[in-house]
Amino acid sequence: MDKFFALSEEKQITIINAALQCFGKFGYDKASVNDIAVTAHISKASVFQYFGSKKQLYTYLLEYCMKIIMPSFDQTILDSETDLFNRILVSSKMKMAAMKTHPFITQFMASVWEEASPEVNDLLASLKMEAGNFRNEMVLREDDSLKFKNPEDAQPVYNMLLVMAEGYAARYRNAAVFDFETVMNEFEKTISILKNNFYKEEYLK
Amino acid sequence: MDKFFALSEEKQITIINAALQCFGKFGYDKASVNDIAVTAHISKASVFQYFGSKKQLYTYLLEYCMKIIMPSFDQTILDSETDLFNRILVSSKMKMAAMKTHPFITQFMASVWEEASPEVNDLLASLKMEAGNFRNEMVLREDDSLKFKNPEDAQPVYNMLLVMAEGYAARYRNAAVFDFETVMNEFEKTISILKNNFYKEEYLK
DNA sequence: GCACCGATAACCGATTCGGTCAAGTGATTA
DNA sequence: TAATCACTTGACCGAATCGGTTATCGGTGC
Repeated sequence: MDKFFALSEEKQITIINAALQCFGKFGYDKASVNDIAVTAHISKASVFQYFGSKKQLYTYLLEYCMKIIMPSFDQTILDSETDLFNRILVSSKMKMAAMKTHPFITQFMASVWEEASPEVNDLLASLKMEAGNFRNEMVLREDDSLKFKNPEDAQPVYNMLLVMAEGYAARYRNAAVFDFETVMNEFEKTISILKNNFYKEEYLK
Repeated sequence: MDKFFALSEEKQITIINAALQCFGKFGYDKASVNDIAVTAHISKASVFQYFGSKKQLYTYLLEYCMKIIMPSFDQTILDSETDLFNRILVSSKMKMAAMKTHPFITQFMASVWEEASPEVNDLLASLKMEAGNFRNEMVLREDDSLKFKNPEDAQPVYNMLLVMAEGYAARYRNAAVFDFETVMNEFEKTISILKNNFYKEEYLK
């Protein structure tokens, strides 16, 4: 592994992204070391030189992603947002920012979730345990619904936004180019439209 | 191929679904004939017995899906719906109904779109041509926006629903079980909530 | 008992798999 | 310039798997 860290940061990232991309697209078994080497524009031998084995590479990628993802969700900022729509917006912005700087992590982590290869079961078993906690990154709070004209609309609207988030993610998962600014602006506009139509007058502006 | 059609319909469907599933998950190159045989609980030799070659099987699946999908979108019913939300609902119901009876076609056709294997380029080149027409299955019409309190909200709300549709599709694409009724009910409720909050009073009820 | 038939175990050559190793390259040192 | 060093990789390994073929096996009808 020290061989790998001796590389320039640019080359490291190229290789990491290639690996994330291949594992993300094909899964552990079907992604070959050769696929990764070709995508990264290096030789297959180098991959083994840097990481020792396919499994060690996969293990490193898991750690790498965790190290990137976990701090990018700033729970304290999230908690301090008192308004539901702002909270969703801030959460989305954090997620988008992470996707922008690390474009292949999203599809890789999604594939990890469906990974069924027995060769990496030991790695994923413990990891999937911890995941339960992470789901509750954001919740609908009691007093959120009070701002709605029909308080019972709060939950459905919240669910709607979650589904939309998945829709955006799916739409741009495999896109070659991805204009984050435009998407974020569109989402921001959508949020404000919802707010205007669902909130009581007194909570607008 | 006549060997295949001599099978019981049940067995035919099992094999077709296994093949759709594997090609859908892995793509043409990475899906092996053995994968398909194991999934279908038959021997690899039988697959060749029935379809001749891997490519012929893929070709048959393409034709099969086309024959299923095309008639299931009843454009005339869609055109006769004058209300935007009803049109979306009807369209979604048609899509859901197709997914219910042919659960693996969705992910297979999605994978066909991203298929890059040179071995089937000739098949897909012509097919991707025809696709342009099919996109325009439903549009926002001029007079739809007039029912909105703020007519300029119509386009964003429409876009929102399209994103949501993708979100639902992504969420249940790889799900083992999928309760269509529940999802459809949830979506129907969401639609009605949006209608209630965005339409002018006179268009409600 | 024998002919027929659908299914598959065993097999084919070719390719690809994860992984190794030694030769090649270019910069550093002396 | 000669020797050394760190790094990259083409060529290679045995094993597995690839798409595809064939010979055998267990029914079934006669």
